[in-house]
Amino acid sequence: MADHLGEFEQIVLLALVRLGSDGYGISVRDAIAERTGREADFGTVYTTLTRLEQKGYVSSRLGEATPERGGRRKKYFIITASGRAALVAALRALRAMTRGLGQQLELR
Amino acid sequence: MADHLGEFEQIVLLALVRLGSDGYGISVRDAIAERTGREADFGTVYTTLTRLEQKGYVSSRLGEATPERGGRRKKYFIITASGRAALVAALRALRAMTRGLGQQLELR
DNA sequence: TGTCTTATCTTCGACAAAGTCCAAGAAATA
DNA sequence: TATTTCTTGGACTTTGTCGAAGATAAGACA
Repeated sequence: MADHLGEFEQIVLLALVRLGSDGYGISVRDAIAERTGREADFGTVYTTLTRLEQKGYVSSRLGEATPERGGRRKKYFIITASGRAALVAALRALRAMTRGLGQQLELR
Repeated sequence: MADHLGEFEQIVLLALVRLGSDGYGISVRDAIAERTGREADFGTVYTTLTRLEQKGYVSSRLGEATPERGGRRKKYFIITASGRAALVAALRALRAMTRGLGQQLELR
């Protein structure tokens, strides 16, 4: 068990934190596109979400009947406590490696 | 071609930036362990370094005869311009996703 | 000097986990 | 039934992991 989050897994988890109670396939994809410019395929997002759920890092529930025009019911995801812990650990590791390199990398 | 850096690839690249002209298999592994506590297997580090080189994100040169006790010659790696660009892009994406979530995630 | 030993460091191969796509399918409203 | 919205599945590529073997150089010493 590697126990490490992949690069995209981190991004998806961050999107969920940001979306709060409104995280589902499409909104996650859009949040990522909006913030990073990365236009992930829907399949990629769902696959990742499903795998995160299998690892216990997110949990899901089915939404109610659609409010607007029609379409299938949404599947909402939220990050779990252990998902949050794994995310923080990953971000901290990156941060530890980056510390002091700001100038050199011109991150801003 | 995905063109994205994996999670560990980012860490290895950051280690190289940090190590400057003294980056080789062992020093990379140690720098990561020291900063993040993650004790990667040597094989893992070399595999990653080799793949990064194939993608043109790092370049290597063989070191001179050993200065101290003996042993095989070191293979030094440095990050290339495109490696640096890819690294910065990855870090920026993460940063964009993280922005404003500091409190909530308690990153410090 | 020519081996043997020992300390360093790297390569290989095989497999597990994560990332990517595309096409199909389900479910709700009008 | 047509249309819109959202999710699933399967197939395949790329990354991550590990263990063990293989080079290579210096030191010891007969």
